[in-house]
Amino acid sequence: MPTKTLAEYKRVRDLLLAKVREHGTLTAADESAICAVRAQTKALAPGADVVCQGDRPDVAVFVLAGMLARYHTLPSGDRQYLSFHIKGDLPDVHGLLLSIMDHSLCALDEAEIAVLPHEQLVHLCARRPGIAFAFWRLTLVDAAIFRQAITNNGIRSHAVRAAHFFCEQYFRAREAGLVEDESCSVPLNQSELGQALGMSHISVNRTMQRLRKDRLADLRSGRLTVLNWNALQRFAAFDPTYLHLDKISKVSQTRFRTGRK
Amino acid sequence: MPTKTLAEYKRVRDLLLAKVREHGTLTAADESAICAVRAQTKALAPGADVVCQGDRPDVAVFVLAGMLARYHTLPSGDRQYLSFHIKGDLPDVHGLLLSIMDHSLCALDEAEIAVLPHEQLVHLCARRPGIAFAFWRLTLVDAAIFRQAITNNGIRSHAVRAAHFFCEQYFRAREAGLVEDESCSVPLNQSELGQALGMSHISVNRTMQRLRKDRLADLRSGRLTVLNWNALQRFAAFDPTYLHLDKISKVSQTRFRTGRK
DNA sequence: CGCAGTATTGAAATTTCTCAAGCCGAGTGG
DNA sequence: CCACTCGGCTTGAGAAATTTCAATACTGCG
Repeated sequence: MPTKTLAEYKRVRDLLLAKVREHGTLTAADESAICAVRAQTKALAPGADVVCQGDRPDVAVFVLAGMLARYHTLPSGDRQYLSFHIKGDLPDVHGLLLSIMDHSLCALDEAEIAVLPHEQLVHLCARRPGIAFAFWRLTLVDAAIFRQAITNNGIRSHAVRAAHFFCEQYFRAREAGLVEDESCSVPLNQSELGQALGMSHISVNRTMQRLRKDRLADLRSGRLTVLNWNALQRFAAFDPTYLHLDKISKVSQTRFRTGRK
Repeated sequence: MPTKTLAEYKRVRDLLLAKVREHGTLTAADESAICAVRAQTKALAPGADVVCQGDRPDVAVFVLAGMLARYHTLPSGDRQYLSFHIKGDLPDVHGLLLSIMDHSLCALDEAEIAVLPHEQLVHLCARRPGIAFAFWRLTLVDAAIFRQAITNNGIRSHAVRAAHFFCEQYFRAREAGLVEDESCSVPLNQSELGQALGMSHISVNRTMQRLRKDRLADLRSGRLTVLNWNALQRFAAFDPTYLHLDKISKVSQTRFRTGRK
């Protein structure tokens, strides 16, 4: 096995381990079981679909670099973006248990993913409750983010809505270590931003101008710059509780014993 | 133990078993483990909160009768309804792994719930992967419903949005055996419907009039009547795939063996 | 330089909301 | 039996927000 591939393997393994650790308490055996997972890495071109609405995938995606997005396609062809995923995210573990995709997943920029066969993951979860809980939890955080999106697109005004969205993206990017110079990658143009936030691209444009003028945030050529984090967070009434970064939960305090009915 | 309580126990047990079976394939041992779960039943008054944003619950709720709703409360006091839950639903299993509630749960009408201690559920899931997968899947279907709500409130016009919402409620009620005479309970007034769909109560009113005039659906005093299911479904472009009623998935075809590392 | 995609602008058309008032049916008490 | 009240539904109209349309800049790149 060439060195390049070995380095690749270690990179994926370490990132995956780190992610699972974020969501649960693992035993040494759990960790080595995760290390045994074989994944293939894959480069994606901007706009490329990874899985589509209606597919029955047999692998899960693990984001290594770039940004992926989930979206719905309506019969009219219109698109609604649902969520955005960065390094360390597993945007479709749910495909593990739901056989048919109810939405699509695409790359927004040059992205890189690792592909984890469902078979291996199911096997892993079936015999290691600690790992199952961690993956499960990860999908629950996803769900919490969806809930927030409902509220965001539902009752918040355009400006607050965009601000809240930027808070979320920036906050998550920071957690993933992807913020540099108060800025992070958000590879969306104004039309796409509109398709995420349920507003026209004209409204997005005018909203962006306002956020820029008020020195809160700016989005230019796929890069989000936060001009004043405190002010932005206050303006958006952003409360990161829903991201559930406090991994402490009942489960992690419980001792598991596999092996007994 | 008085007969009444025994009948009560059986009722909860059977409903829970049925729900879990919907989401996975259980062994006899799994089933008897579920039967061993002890739950308390509880009556709820309309409007009563079950858990609130910020709480750290140690029980999960299982709906026996009536309707419960999840909602967000904004600093302004405004409310956004997120999802609605009927007989057989488990609207907060996610509290099992996420320690802090990012939303609230309330009863919309006279409701009845069973209260399942997290401790028992975690224990159950930790040693019975089949059960864990079933509960996990249930939260994934929830997430799919959230995604649909994002799209619904995001790009669909008011009339289509309401129609789609009614399709979902009616379809789920029918699955749960709660439809009678083409109608089911949806105990919301027009203001609350607006808080679910992200529109003002005036818009709701005008939209309802239109759906009524077009002989699609009607909502009066907490009861939704579908006047023409096919037409309503067509109008809303309702595709129930996202409810994932096809329980067949990779997992249910896999044989699990607990007990080996 | 010119192209393509993106951003910006202005103005009209439309939708949606807000406000204010009236209606209606169920339940209450005189 | 009827007046009264309450909550929810309905209506109209003006105000505000948002979208649509159309045209004009800007920018990076071949």
